[in-house]
Amino acid sequence: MIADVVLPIPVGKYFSYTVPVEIAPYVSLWSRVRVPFRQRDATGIVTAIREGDGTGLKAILEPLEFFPLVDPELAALADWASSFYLTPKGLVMKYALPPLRDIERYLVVETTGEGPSAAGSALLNKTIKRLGRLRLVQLFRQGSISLRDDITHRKFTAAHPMAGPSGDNQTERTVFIDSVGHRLERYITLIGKHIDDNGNILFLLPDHYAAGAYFTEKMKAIYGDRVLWFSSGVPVKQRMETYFRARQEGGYIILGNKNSVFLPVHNLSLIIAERYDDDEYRNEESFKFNAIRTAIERARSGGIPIVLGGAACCANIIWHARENGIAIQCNDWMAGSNFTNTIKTVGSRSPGELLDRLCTDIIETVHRGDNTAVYVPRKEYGSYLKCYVCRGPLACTKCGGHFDYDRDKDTLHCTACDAERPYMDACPNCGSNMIGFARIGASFVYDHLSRTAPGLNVTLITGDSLKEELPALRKKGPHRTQCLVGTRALSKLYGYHVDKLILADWEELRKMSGFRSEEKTHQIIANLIDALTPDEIVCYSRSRKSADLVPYLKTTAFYENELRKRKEADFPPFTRIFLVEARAKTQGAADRALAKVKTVLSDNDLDPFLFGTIPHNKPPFHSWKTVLKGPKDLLDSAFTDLYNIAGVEIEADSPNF
DNA sequence: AGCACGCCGACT
DNA sequence: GTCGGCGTGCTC
Repeated sequence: MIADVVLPIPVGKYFSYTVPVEIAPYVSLWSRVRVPFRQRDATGIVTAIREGDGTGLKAILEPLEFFPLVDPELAALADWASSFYLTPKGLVMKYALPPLRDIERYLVVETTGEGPSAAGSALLNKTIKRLGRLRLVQLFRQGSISLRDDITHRKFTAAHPMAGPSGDNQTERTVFIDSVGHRLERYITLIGKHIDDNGNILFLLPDHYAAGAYFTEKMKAIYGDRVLWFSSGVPVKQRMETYFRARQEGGYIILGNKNSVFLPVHNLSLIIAERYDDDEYRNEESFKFNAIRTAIERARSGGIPIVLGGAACCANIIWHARENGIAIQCNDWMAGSNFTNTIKTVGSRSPGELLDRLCTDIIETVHRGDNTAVYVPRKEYGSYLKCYVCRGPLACTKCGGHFDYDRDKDTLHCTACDAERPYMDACPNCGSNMIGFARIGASFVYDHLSRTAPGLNVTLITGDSLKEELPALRKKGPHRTQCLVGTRALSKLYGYHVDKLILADWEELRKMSGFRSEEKTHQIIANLIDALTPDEIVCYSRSRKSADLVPYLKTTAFYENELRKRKEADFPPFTRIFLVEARAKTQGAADRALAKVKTVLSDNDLDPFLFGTIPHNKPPFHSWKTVLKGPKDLLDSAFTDLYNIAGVEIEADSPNF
């Protein structure tokens, strides 16, 4: 007997091993096995079992599982994900399954038979050491021992995955675009319906600490200890409790972020995905997938109701929903809100003027006793310094590159040649002191405010500072007048009401590169408004003629327009984009890897789908990204060959290129 | 990925 | 004259 095994390595093929007769009964499809690989052992997953004598093959060393932990539903989802995201199955499985040692750490062995050893229980790991794993697996299969987990105290047996209580699945398959208050109401109604039938609800959230904390609090207030978390943000024991309960019990709300889309859930009767447009649902490490797209597939293949909730639209998902018979409910919540009538735009001639007007406004607002949040598209201090006499960026005297300002060292730093010189209030070329930042960043606004109005209670919110600031913001409560300055991380402050939302230089968002820049602009603005529920919005513009914010607030019209443009240009979702990256430590090696990629693409007649090749050199590596545009199965035939080139990785549906 | 084999620079 | 850098190839 031969078993085909996939390993957690970025290689597109499987490896075959012979299966010794004594372990054959315990090796099944999708079970984990220990195999010799090179000089060492590796954990692999059996993806096929077939007949044959297997001369020249190595043998499987031992079965690792008492029964396969992967049920057919999870297996099918992993298969789908592997081919949809062009990731080797071994890497998908490594991501989808909890490490065996996390599971076994909490298992105890119980003797059930009348055998020679007296009834009792012992930690699984110790018993494995004493008797050997194979022996235990044999005893388990013949019924002499059983396993129990030490957290829920339930028997650990092969779960019987079942579809949840069949409700009115069709009407509950919805993309629901509305404010957070309405989404919460909707979620609660749905959860109530399913939980009463002992169904489990999988509730996907973009993170654990912000959106996660908000919804945990809301859910716990109603359902108490029926609320579980499964994600990398919680301690192992808590995560494993969720794992053990989810696979056997019912009536739980299982909250988690992107990895929980692969969690085996007994009686799964509803999937909710909050802020389905959030970038955090995209995994960027090794297995590059989108948890929302994967959740849609899980719901589709299992006939499970799914509700995708958010404040903004996402063209890709909207289109997908239409194709799959998922309803879209968008009531244009922003267009009808109070603040729409109060949107005010203040133009300026320079970043300096913008900053002055902005600060004056903030100080007045805070003194009036109103909460304010200032959104700035960039987090850095300011992106480059400009001389208004030379009419261009401050130029490096050595190489002519752009100078930017290093806040910590108080120096000018050349972005091209790394030269540094002490900061002076003058242009190095013409000596004029008419210099300033060509763009402003959140830190710059924050520092400027702290300096000009020392008494003001200002907090800087960026992706880095959010986690630290959150507890303090919660504690202070809504009564303390505050001013927040921050980047898009501000949109994570669910339920933090501000009276005035200031958008500083928001038009900068529209200059983002990539075909999704308009959509991202809409999403950032919508999510800011969703979290901060402003009564009033003021836009500060860097130029005199400023763009109109309103089209970004009319959600339905926005996505219809966006879809129309995408179709005309033949861009996603009407086609797929694949990035084939060839990476190496030296330029020469990267070039050679690229040449191999091109050969494989050419051999598979993919040249007509080539969109271009772009260099992507981030310091320790040199890399080339080859972009292909085409149907969803475009790379199926080239997949294995591409992954057999060292340093090659494929990313499907990349939102930025 | 991770590890071994293989060919070009600074050391006792 | 060697040690060791990383580029290349291969893993049942």
